[in-house]
Amino acid sequence: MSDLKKQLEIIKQGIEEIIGEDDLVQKLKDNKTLTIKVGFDPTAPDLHLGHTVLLRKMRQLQDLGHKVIFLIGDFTGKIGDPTGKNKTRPPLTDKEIEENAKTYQDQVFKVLDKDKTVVDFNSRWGDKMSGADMIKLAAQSTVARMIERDDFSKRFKNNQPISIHEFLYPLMQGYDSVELEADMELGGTDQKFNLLVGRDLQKSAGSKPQTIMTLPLLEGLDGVKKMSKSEDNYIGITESADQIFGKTMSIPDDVMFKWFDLLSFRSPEEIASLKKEIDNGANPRDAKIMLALELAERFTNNAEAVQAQENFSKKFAKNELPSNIEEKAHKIDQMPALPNLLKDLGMVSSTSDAIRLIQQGAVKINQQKVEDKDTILDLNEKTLLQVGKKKYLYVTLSQ
RNA sequence: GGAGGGGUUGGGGAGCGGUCAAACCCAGCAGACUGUAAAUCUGCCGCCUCGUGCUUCGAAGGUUCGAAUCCUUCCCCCUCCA
Repeated sequence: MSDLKKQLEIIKQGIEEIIGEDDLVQKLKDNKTLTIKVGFDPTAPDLHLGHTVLLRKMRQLQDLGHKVIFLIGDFTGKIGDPTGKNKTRPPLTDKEIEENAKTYQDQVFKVLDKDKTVVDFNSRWGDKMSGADMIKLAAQSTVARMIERDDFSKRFKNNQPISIHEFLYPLMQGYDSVELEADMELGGTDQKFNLLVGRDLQKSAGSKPQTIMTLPLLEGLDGVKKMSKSEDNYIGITESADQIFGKTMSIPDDVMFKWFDLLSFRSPEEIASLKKEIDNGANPRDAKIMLALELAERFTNNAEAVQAQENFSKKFAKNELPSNIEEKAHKIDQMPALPNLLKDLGMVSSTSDAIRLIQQGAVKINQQKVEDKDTILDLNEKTLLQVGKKKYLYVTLSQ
C-alpha cells in the first residue's frame, strides 16, 4: 500500500491538475500496466528545457513500469492546432514530417528510455478514415461544447474566424486515445480541453475514460515569462554542458524549486529536504549547483557536467579564466582601432557600443582594463579580449 | 460602402514649428555589491572617421531660415455603423 502511495506521489510530482484520479488509483491497485499517450506536434523539433517537463513526466512513468506512447501527430498536424494562434500554419510535406520526427527522436531519448518507448503516428489510423468516419466522429460533439474552449469562445466573441476544420483537431486528438486505448494522457495546461475530449470520446466508445494530467509551463531563465525561443530565455537541450550549467545557475532563487519539481528526477522527499535545509540557512547556491549538474549531465554526460561545474567555479568563484575560450585568427589590412576590431569580431554590436563599454570600464585586454579607446593590439600575438563578464576571445591579428 | 481614431528610436508611451537623437516606464547592457541569483545603487541604451559629424519619428513630395510637429498624395492599423 505504501508502495502505491509512493508511486502516486511520483506521478503527481509537479503536475498542475489531474482529472480521473480515482480511476487511476484503481488501476494502480490492480497492478495494471498503464498505457500512457502523449502527443507531439511534428513541427518544431528543436527542443528546450520547457519541452522536457512533459518528457520527464513520461520518463518517470516509464521508470514505474508503464507503457508510454510517443505519438507524433502527423495527421493532426495537417489540421493545425489553433491553440492561442490565429495564423494558419502552412501544411507540412510528408518529407518534412519524416525529418522532424527523426530529429525529435534524436533529442527526446536524452530523457526517455528508448527501449521502453513506443513511437507511433496518428496518420496510421487517420489516413484510413473515410468521409463517413469523420462525420461519425464529428457527430459525437456539439458546437456548444466546442465553443466552451477558451480559444474558440474568445475568437467567436471577437468575431474572428473559426474554420470548421479546426473543430476536428480536438476530436481527432481525442480519437487517438480511443484508438490507442489510453489509460492516461499528458499535456500542457493549454491542452486541457483537447484532453477532456479524449475522455468523452472514450466514454461514448464504451471504454473507460483516460485519466488526464496537465503540466505547468516552465518559467524561463528570467524566472517570469515562460521559457521560449522567442523570449531567448531558454536552455536548448543540445547546448553544451557549460551553457546548461551556467544558465541554470543564473535562474532566480524563486524559481529554483519549481525547476526541481518540474525537471529533476530526485524524489519529492529529497527535494523537500533540500528546501528545508535552505529554510534553515543553507546556501541556496548549493542546491542550485545540484540542479545544474543534474541537467548538464542529462543532456551531455557526467564528465562534461563535472567539467562544466569546474569551469564555472573557476570563472566566477575564483575569478579565473574559463578553460574553453574561443580562439580566432583575424586577418587585417591595417591595424584597426579597438572599437572597430571589437565590432568586426562580433563582440559588440557597433563601434558606438564599443566606445560606451570602454568608457564604462567593461573592456579588458590581457586582463588589463582598457582606459583609452585608441588602444592598439600587438600584431601576431595571441591576445585575450574581454567584454563584460561573459564574453571572452583570444585573437591573433595578422596581415 | 459610410463615420471617426491612429502609425514616434526593442516594447509601451510623451512630444504637436526651433531649446529633439526626441520626456517617462519596461526590457536590455555595463560598473559596484554578490552566489554569473534576487534586491539595491550608478552609468549607458541610433550610427560613424567620435566632431559644435551623420541618418532617424509609416512612405514620398511640399511649405518654411528651420518640421516628429503644418500641407498634399500614398501605404498600413484600429473602433463604430452598414
